[in-house]
Amino acid sequence: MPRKASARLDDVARSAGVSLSTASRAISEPGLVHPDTRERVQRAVAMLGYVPHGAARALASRRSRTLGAVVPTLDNPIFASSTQALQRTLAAAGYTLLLASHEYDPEAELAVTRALVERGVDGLVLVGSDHSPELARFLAQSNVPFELTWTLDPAGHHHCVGFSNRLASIRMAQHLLDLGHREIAVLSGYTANNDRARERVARVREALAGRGIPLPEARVVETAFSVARGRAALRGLLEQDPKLTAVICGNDILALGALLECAARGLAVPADFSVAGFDDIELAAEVSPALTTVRIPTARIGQRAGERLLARLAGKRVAKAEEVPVELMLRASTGPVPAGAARRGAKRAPVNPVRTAARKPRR
Amino acid sequence: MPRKASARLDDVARSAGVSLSTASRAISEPGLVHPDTRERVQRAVAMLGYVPHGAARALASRRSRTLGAVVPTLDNPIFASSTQALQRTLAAAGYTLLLASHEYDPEAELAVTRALVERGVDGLVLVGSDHSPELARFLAQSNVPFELTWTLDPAGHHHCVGFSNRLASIRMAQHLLDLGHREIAVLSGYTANNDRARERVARVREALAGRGIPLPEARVVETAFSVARGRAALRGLLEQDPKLTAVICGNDILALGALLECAARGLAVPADFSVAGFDDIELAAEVSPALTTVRIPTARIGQRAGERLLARLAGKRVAKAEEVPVELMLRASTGPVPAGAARRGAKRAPVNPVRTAARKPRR
DNA sequence: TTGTACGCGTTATCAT
DNA sequence: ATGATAACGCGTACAA
Repeated sequence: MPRKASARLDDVARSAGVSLSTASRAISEPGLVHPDTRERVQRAVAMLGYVPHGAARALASRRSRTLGAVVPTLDNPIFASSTQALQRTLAAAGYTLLLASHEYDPEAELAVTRALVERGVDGLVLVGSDHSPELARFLAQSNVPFELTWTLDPAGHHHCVGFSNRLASIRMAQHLLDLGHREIAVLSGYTANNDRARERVARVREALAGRGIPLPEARVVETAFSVARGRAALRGLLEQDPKLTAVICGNDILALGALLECAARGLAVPADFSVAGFDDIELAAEVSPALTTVRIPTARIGQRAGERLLARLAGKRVAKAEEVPVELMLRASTGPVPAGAARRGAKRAPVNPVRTAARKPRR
Repeated sequence: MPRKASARLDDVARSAGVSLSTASRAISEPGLVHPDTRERVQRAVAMLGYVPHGAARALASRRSRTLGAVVPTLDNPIFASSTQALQRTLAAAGYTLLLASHEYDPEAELAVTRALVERGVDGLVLVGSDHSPELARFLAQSNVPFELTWTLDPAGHHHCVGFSNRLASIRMAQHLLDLGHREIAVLSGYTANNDRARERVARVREALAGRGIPLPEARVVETAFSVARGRAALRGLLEQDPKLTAVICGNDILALGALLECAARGLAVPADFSVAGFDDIELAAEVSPALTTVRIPTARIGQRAGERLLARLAGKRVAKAEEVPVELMLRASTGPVPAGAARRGAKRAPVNPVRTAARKPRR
């Protein structure tokens, strides 16, 4: 259904008694026209209810003042949050956000990305560094500037903004190890087509290995993002492996599930069992003060991606990779080593809390 | 930064040895060209990596195959969920979503809506029926078809898709009253510029009044959407009003906070105290089986809004208002009336459970 | 500071 | 079934 025949720029020009180009300038480059003229044009705009025609504008100027974002899904709060921040950043700069999601389907990702490029986005925000070769090729040839988010792009090929899973994992691992934990499991989201989830597991394993603690596959469980699934997953782990004394969760929804399973088993956290996790939306942390989390600045990632893209469009230079800081949040006081799920004999824990600038003093 | 000089339609035409118009048709109306010709064009498209220029297309065809959505924020999971469903629906139909949020600021809402209309959206999805007169005027004159979501538009002026707060409230109230509760409070999100929150409170009050139970202002607390705030709010209510035996929460984040406060006070739910709520994302319900909720089909709302808009654009008729069904979820078994926060003497509850198709048999 | 005139890449109309 | 050509509404050299 075509838009109603509404006022066009030449209507404005006529009504203001100026030429088309003057009217155009008065709107897009007000500084270049005489104040009186500008005012007459503005009055005409208001009178006629003139709304610029974006397509015509884009066609003539070869830019759409539109940026595209391709996310896996908004149903994951971390993407909702970063997308919200991105949208806010763009709106403040007079840009509009074109949004697409692909629900972790690489083919869909290519299709929706192509759709955004067809719509003439001036730039693109993508998630992760895991993309199909076809998509990579398409991006390369279409020549649209883009930012990868939620990754630091291990290959170092592209502009990106993310945080260090390595650092976060090391901090969590160090904390748990310092508390005396040796039997540690991992609860992860599905890792297929999801480099973020994969990275988290890999880095946690690395961090543990760095301290001589192996993380066998049997102690890593992948599950869907939901409280109930998280809970069920920990239940399975504990049944198969009663020696466990701690679990590291890929995100806070799963961590919440883990907490519930502990509660159901009468395991006090962290006295009997420790739960740590990547904290995306501060939900699990709000529920339990006994949780150790690495807080991820979700909004910051979206905001910076937008700002960086806008800067690049304006011809400014930006660092190719940008790391946003994470915070280790220790809410539990350190105490004796937990007995673990089996409630067996404990060793004493070294009193050696993790030190970090972000640490909340709470003793 | 203008897009790189890439292949245009006349490149394709030349490469395929046909005219511009044939190339155009081969792409947008394949049925109208000879199969051989069509194939030659398609080959040329693939060879050159041709991507149609949306702006030019929109300019010439007067439609952008783009729909706009204006939401308060994606940080509220209900809007993330409905937006996700909307996006999925549109993508399947070859449409793209332009997204804007305004964070409950009416001026921002007008500005971003205007931006979307400038970008030439073929239709618009808005949230609620609470909009500034300026926005109403703008919508009327701009002549873009739109759907209001999360409301049934009490005034009946506009196309809308939502659910009945009245029905949901009556069900919750009836359930609590049948359990014997008489001292009931309400936990709500902020109601300023938010007709949905306001409606929920009003309808709950109405439903209670319908059974002779008043809901004084002092028993309604408005707070920000967060677990911690919900918890603090219930704490405040209980301290000021120890006779309370139940609370109805505007959404499940607040309900989760309420559950935590109950736990902290040693109040068993629902034995000592009942918590009911509007359940948007099934979070609180996942955490506690003791919760009574009215489950709202968030995704359905976004999906239907998209489908309705697409249908209207295709010239089909749709009902002006569409009500999506809610489900009353009873997870708690009925038992003796709770003693309330003050743990004072209880009366017997009538054994008269709410009947509803959606009821989960669990006795 | 303002106006003229051309072009942006496609669709749609009208012939053929 | 295909081709020529006129819009579509605006930005922007370039000229004045």
